[in-house]
Amino acid sequence: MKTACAHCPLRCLPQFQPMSEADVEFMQVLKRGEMVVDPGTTLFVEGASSPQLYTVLSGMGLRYKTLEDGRRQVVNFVFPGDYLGLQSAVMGEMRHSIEASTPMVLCVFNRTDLWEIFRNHPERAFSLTWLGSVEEHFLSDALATLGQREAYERVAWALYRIWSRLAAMEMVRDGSVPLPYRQRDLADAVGLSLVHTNKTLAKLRGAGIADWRGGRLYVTDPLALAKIGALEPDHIELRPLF
Amino acid sequence: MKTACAHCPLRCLPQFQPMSEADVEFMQVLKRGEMVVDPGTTLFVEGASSPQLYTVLSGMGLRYKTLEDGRRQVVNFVFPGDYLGLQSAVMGEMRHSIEASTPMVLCVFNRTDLWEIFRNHPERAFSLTWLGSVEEHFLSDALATLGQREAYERVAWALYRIWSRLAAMEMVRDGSVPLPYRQRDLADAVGLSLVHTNKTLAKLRGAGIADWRGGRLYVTDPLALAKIGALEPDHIELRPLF
DNA sequence: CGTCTTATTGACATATTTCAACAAAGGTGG
DNA sequence: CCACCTTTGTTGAAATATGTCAATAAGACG
Repeated sequence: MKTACAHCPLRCLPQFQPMSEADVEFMQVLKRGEMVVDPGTTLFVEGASSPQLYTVLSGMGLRYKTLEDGRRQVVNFVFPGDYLGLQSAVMGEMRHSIEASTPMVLCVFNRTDLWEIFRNHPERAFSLTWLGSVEEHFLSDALATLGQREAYERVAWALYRIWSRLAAMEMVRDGSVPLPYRQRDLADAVGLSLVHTNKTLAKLRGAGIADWRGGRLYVTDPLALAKIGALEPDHIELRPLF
Repeated sequence: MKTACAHCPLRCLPQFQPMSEADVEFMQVLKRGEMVVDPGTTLFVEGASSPQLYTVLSGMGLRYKTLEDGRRQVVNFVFPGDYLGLQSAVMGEMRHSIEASTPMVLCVFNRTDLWEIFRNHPERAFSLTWLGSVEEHFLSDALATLGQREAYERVAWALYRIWSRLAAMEMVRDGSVPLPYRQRDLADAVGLSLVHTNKTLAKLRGAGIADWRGGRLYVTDPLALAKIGALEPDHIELRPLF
């Protein structure tokens, strides 16, 4: 095991709730190991159950659903600190797939320990429920964006969410954050065709607001981006890491 | 208090997980009362916190988000057996509003009892997390529908979800279920204009598949509807009532 | 250097929206 | 019970945002 929970690089970030020493120790006990995967690896398959849960230590990925005819909906982007597989642990199977877009390092937990958590660590259990609620909130936000807003707003919304999420992780360098996805991924996330997504990105670039190229997202005018894209003011909510 | 949990008309439905006598009793203890509301009543407001949680005994409603400029996304339809306000209880505030479309009867619970549940009734706490996961699953399904599918499929999807949900509640009479909403509500749910929603409904009616009029939804060809609308096979998942 | 994937751009096709007018249903007061 | 008014549903025509097709450019990679 490479990273001890006590030295977890994520926990100290302002985005995450502080944890007591006892909590850290408990987490350490539950952590079964660390897993490193290559880009393209599928971590969860829609419809399948998994004996493991993961927390993302580093790297990025995608959650998505596939339709019978091959169309794909990207449900969310996966970033460090995300908790993967809770749905499977609670409901018995995943309702979407998760795949790595970059090399990823994951902390591994056992699904069967979930019961132990609910039985003996109610505060941790509450945190997990919280994480579920956060995801639920995100999804309803996404739904409102796809359902009610036009292309320009949708793309701005997605870029802004990504930007502020990664900014909270202190990943901004020289006005840009890493964004190692393809335009196809963004298109499938906002429900637009690839071509139209590309043209909309060009429009944002032309307006001097945001520029995504070379695997990095440069946001030159964050306020303008927020104005166009934000559905609701950015709650920088303290989220539980676990 | 009118309805004792022991005689709850919902609990016996095949859709819900069986509960032990002890569980029923515990639920009864937590139930603070019953609330009856008129159509149009707003039960939760986006952004606000609420000291109460509800379970729907009867009646129907809507969950929705409002955008700055008045556009509205209907996030889900609310049916008997639904649990309302969990988000508020867990995250501190609701991220969408909920309003009654018909007269409704609600079982009232106290938000503060949530802690008690997590501390002393881990199985109930697990159930709540489950409910959150079910909602999350529904939302990602909705997202995929709005993001990837065209009008005809979207409307069929929505009608089919409603149909099978109400069918599980044993609310089918003469091939129809009550559907006391306006076309505007459906339009805002599937992300289409009112006019286009209307024309799409006419198309389904013309095809002899489904007919929504007079506050009732007649599904003449459920298999065809499922084929057009269903994203995934219908898991008639046993859900916890509480 | 070739080959594969990904990004970019223009022209055209079309699903969906918007506008507008009318019809039907439901509620209210006389 | 009728006349009136408001809300909700229905339909056609025109406007437009977005999708599709197709060709080229630009990177990535062995």
